[in-house]
Amino acid sequence: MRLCERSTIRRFMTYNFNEIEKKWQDFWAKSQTFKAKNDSEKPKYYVLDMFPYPSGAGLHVGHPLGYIASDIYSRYKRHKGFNVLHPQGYDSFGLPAEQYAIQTGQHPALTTEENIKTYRRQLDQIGFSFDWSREVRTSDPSYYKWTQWIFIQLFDSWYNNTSNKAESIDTLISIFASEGNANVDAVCDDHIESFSASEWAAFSSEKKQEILLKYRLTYLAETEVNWCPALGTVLANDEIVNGVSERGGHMVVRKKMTQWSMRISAYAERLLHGLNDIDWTESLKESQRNWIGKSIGAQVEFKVQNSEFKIPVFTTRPDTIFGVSFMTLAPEHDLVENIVTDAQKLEVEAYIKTTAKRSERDRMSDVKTITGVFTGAYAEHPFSKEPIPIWIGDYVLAGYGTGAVMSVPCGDQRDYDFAKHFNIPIPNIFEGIDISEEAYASKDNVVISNSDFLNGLSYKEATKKAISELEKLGQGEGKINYRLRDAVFSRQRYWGEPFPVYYVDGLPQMIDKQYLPIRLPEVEKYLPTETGEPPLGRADVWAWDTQKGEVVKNENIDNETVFPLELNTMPGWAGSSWYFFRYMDAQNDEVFAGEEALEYWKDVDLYIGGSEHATGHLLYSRFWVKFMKDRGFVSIEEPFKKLINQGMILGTSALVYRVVANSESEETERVYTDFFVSRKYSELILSDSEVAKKLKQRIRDYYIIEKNNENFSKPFTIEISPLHVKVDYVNPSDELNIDDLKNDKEFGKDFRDAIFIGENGHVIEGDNDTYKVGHEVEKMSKSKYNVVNPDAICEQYGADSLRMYEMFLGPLEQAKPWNTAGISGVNGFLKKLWKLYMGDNGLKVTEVEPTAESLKTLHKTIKKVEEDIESFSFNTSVSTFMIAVNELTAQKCASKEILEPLLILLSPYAPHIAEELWNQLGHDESISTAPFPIFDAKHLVESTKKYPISFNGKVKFTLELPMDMTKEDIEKEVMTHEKTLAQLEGRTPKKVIVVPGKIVNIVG
RNA sequence: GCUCAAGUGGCGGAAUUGGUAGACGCGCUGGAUUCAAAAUCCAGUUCUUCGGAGUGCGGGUUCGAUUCCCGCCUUGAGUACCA
Repeated sequence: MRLCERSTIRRFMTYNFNEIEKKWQDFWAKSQTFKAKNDSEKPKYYVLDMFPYPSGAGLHVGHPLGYIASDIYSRYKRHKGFNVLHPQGYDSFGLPAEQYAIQTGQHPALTTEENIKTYRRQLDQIGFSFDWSREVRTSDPSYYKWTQWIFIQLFDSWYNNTSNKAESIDTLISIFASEGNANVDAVCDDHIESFSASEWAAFSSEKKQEILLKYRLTYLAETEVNWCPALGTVLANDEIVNGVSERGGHMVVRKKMTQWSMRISAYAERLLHGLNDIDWTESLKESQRNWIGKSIGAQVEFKVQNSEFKIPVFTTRPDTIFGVSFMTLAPEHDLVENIVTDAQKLEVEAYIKTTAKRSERDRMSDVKTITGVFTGAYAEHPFSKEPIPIWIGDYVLAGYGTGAVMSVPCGDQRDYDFAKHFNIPIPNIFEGIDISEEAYASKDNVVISNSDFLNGLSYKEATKKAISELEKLGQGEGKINYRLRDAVFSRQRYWGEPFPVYYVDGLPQMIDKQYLPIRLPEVEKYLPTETGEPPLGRADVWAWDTQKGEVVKNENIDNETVFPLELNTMPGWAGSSWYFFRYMDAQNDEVFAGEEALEYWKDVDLYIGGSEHATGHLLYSRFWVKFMKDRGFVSIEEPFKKLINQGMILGTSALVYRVVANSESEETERVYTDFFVSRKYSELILSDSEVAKKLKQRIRDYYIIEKNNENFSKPFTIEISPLHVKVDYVNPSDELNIDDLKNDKEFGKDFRDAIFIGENGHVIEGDNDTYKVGHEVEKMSKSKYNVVNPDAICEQYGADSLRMYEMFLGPLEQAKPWNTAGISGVNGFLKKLWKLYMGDNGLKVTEVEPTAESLKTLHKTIKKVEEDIESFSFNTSVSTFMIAVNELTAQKCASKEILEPLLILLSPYAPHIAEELWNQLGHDESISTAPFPIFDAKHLVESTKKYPISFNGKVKFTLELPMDMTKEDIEKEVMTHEKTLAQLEGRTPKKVIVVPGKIVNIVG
């Protein structure tokens, strides 16, 4: 079957990329070339991109970098005979659409839809081989139906430490019914009362629900959250950067609120352990390890003297227990008010007040200031029974460990500084170590002394011994602590997944699966209500009718059969934590993905995306997948086998140099003049040069004579103020298009009176001189005016050039600057390639036998390109192609045997031109599944080698010798050569190193 | 502070079981073609006092180091009173 009309040759005599690319994009769409089947004889391969949030600004050239890399890999795998799943979709719930809705009143669904259209058009024009039939959108009810379903499953589960997995809540209920909770080892809230089977049976239904909530994997609890007043919502820990919100940089405060939380802490150990089995970069794994923050140590209980109170502390150094000279509690610690003595009460209260006033941010940024106060109370050392003063200090965090520390000043720098500051003794328990200047925090070379039964032991031995002795006393045990906290899952926003939850007597109830999805209600405004409820509080139709099984008007709420619905929505990471499963079976209406599809595709073989998701999305996804495995919904433990972070593409900003006049009179005045100097002068005029003097005179003349501005008659100095201008107005030679700049809608008026002084020092009028801009490499962003739009690049150079150039810029994982000027290189390469196949009279390729030289070129290209793709070194492949085309052109190669396989090699990188030439060569079907050429080493065999002959390691000349020459013969040949004799000038070399096939080195 | 990356021409970068540093491309210079421009083609392009020197700096191992080892410096990213 002929799938595509062969092009009329005449039209394509020259490389017309716009026409070619449009043609093949249409062809791929029409023939569904990249549609993946869920059953196939071929082995599966799943390549995934982190799906984008469709923002209103559209794509810039930095966004598709990862998509191009994954597309090359996908196309390569198809050539290699794999059934490839390469889908794309949109993470379409999120703050920007909602903020826009708040400002304009436009429904976020509408703006999201529009933005997606732009994204789709931009993605299509780059020629990606996505299977769009599997597209997902997290904001689509048919998708979030299953996000809600997973939430219900989490609610219906608890974590059993004994079986080390999540189980249905029913198993917990039956344990309670048969034996109470005494023997249950679960990950749950602290301080759960213990009860027997008969007590459980006697509990009211409400009481049972309250207890179960403390065990569920998603639970409702009053927690201290990060509240962001400006955004009107809570934020997760990973959404806060340097104490302010990641989005917008707004202030964040601590606040107690009733919120849904995810018991991710149950999975801390498995999340940590699983990192060993996946192929991610070490730095990414390291971030996750730090975030999970496992510390091994002991929990130790200190009795408070003259009271029944006990202070539990967590320490990683139980071996230093005899070095304790004081204890420190966090100011927020519950015990503080109970133990403080009357004498110290006022001072302690005052201190707590001042620390509470300090925001989280102040406390974080101000690490140097040591503050604290003595409580007046003493604890008792578990072994020596000596009294230990109890202090409070804000260097101890309420949220970590137990909120209290046993302070060992000789072994911890913070304790040391605190002790020095308050004149607390610093006992030394390390043999032969000087602690007069600072604490000795290392665990190496430790010999414990002054420590009773621990004397003479190393860190390891002492730790073991101390724990076992504490256990004997009943005052401690070995313990592992994690930094990872449970994740808050409620957001006070509109544009997110609604919870499938209604409330009976204040207790949450799940809506039955058959009624999902629970769709977002309509609201008048997207702001919180006047009473501070989330935006869903504005909905009129937001109540659950348990009889009808539908959402009804709020006025029907009777708390008998109709109940209020949850007003919070889910956070951004809800939908992205499982989307990779949905792609496997995107249309399924019965389950989140069918069993067969899940079994076939299993996991993501290659995942490419940005490193900013290191501790958010990538951790939550792993958590959900482990949970889903525990409950038998999926069979995999880790979702992403191999992961690569693409580096950021930086923008090259364009700068113009405005001249600033500083008056030299007493009241220094800064005047931004209308003069702009070209790049060359931006540095020259800073010195007290002739140029500067001339320019000063010119400015003086202009303002005094033409503008009648007498201020410039006073003496002044000049300096330069760089100013960003849009890179669109700069050509590849850095020349500024002044007319376009002056006509710019946004800031053209700022330049209306501008006087530009060109590279040759002339005031620019017409084309008498050119103005060159300066550069700065920085993040690509709208505010820096350095955003390069891929639409313009595709228009001017074509998608194939864009794809190849993005790869050519440098290693995938490194950050690198974009410079549009460089694209002419790959564009020129594609033109040259085209000419290799097409001449003035049409197709040049013939059945002629290839030369040995051409075969060598082809096969070394096959080898290199294959190695490069396998190791994700796409940048070096592009050079390899350039070299191959340069060589084949020089060889005047026209042989189909060479040029046909070359197209397959190139097709993952430049699919449009490859398809077109493939078609011209007489193929009726797409190149996309043509088998990858097979490398044959026999074409690379050489008979001679040009030996570099070096003297003391420096190469002086080369000598061509047969490959099969022996070491002895090579030495003889080299040593008698006239150039060797000339180099030696009669000296006798000490030594001659001959490495056959590599090098000869003469020493002496 | 800690952790992880990375430092090579004017620029992006290439080369590591240790073996001709600067591939490929941009830019630049000169030339051809053209009425001219664009496009295309050809030649050159690390520095140099023409001896040499040279991969952030200082040492070391080696016949030989961008590559391995030790000690520094710089830049970037992440993280941070985590007991």
